[in-house]
Amino acid sequence: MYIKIPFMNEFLKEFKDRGYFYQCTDEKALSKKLNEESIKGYIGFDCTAQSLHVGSLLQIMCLRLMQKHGHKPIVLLGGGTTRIGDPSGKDKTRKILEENEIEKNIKSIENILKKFLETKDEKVAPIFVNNYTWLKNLNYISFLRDIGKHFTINKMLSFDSVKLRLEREQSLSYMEFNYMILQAYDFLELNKKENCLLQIGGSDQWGNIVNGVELIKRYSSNEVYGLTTELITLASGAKMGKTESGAIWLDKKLFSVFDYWQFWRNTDDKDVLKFLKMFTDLNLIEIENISTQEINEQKIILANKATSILHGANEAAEAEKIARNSFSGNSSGENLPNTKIDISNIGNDVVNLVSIIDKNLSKSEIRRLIKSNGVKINNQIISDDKFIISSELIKKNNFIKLSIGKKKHYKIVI
RNA sequence: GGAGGGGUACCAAAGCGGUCAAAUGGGGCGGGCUGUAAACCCGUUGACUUCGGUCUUCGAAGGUUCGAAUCCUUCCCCCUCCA
Repeated sequence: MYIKIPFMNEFLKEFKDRGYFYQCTDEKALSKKLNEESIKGYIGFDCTAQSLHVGSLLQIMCLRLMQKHGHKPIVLLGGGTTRIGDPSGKDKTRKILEENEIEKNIKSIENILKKFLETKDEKVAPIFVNNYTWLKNLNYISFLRDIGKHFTINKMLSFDSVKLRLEREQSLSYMEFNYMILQAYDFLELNKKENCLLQIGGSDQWGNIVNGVELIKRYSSNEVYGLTTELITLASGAKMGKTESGAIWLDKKLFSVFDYWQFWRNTDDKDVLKFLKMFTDLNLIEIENISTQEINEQKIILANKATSILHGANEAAEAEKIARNSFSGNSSGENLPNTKIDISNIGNDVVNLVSIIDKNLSKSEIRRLIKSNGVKINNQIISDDKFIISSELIKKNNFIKLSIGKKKHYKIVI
C-alpha cells in the first residue's frame, strides 16, 4: 500500500508520515500534479448534528495539511446530501432531519471549521460550499440522462456501502442508494465550478469518491484524484469520536474545553504516538523526541497541542492548570471553573445537588453512586444520601468542591 | 399473493402462566490496584422513595385469568422460503 515514489510530493509525504494515508486513486499522478501547482481539494461533511465531533477530526486535519502545503481546501457542507443520508457504514436508515435544522447545523459547523483553518491568507483560505445550492434544482429526467447514464447498477451493487447492507439483509432505500451518485455529482460540480481536482475522505468514502473520479473522467475527460484516510480505531477497538456518555464534540458549548483536554489526556498509552502525529502540528522530529519522555508527559503534550488547535493555547493551558490541580491529591478545588447553583438549593441534600450538576444522572443512580463511595464533597466521601448541603459548608471557602467519581470535579458557588 | 420464523432492557440473547424489574454475555457506571493508562478484581446497571415500599416496562391495542413477557384476538414492523 505504501508506494515509494521518487520526488514524492511534500504534502503526500507528510500525509503518509502522519499516518493519514489509506488509499489513492492514482498516487503517482497526484504527486506529480501537487508538485506542479497549487490545487483545490475538497472534503464533504455531514450536517446531521449541530457540531462535528472528534470522529471528523482527521478530515479536518487533512484540510489543515492542505493549507500548510499551499493548497486550497473546499469544504462541502452537505446540505443536500444530508437530506438523503449516506448509507456508508450505517446499518440502518437514519432519521431525516428538518430543513431548517440542517441549515442551522451548516452554520454552526462552518464556524467550528473556521477555528481550525487559516482564513486570512486568501491563497489558502477555505471555500465553503453547500451542495444544496446545486442539488435542489436538479431536473430528474435530465439528471438521469446526463449523469445517470454513466452509472451501472452492476457496479453500484458492488460497492461496500451497498453490498454490506444487502448482505446483512438490511433494507436500503432507493433514496439512500442514490447517495453515491449525488456525491459523485458534487465532485463533478466542484470540478466544473472551482476546478477542484481532489477529494479526500475517510476510507469508508472510497466508493463514493471513486465514483466521482470516474464520473468526471467520463463526463468531461478531466483527470481528478481521490485520497482516503485510515479509519482510526482505538487501541481498545472502539471507533473514535463517540463514547458511551456521548460524542466528543468540537463545539465548546456542547463539550467543554476542559473535557476536551481531558479526552486527550486520557488517551490509551498505545495510541499516544499515533495521535501526536495525527492530531498535533508538531513535526515528526519533535514527536520523535517527545516519544522518549515519560508517557504521562507525552499525554499532557498531546492534550495541550490538540486542544490548542481548536480552542487556542490559552484555553489549553487553563485546562491543564485545572487538571493538574484537580488530580494532584487533595486539592481544594479553587482553581476549577465556577459552577453556579441557585441559593434555594442550600439546605437540600447531596442527591439533589448532584442531580443539578449532572443532569444525566437519575436520582437512583446518584444514590447508587453514593453507596459505592463515588461522591465526595471537599474530598470527603459522602456515605449518607441524606447529607445536607448546609450554608455553613459553603461559607467556609465560599464554595464547595463536589467530586463525582474520580474524574469529574466541580467548584460549586452560589 | 401463499407458507413459516421472529419483534424482550444500551446491545446481543434466555425466559414461554405466578418464585420476573426479567438468566447470561458485552458495554456503561462506581470502587480497588495503578500512572487521570492498559490488564485484572469487586460491586452495580428501569424510575421514584419517608428505604417499609410504590409506579412504569418485554412491538401496539384489546381480551382470558386471582395472576401474563409468557395464553387468545386484531393491528404494525422485520426475516426466510414459494409464486
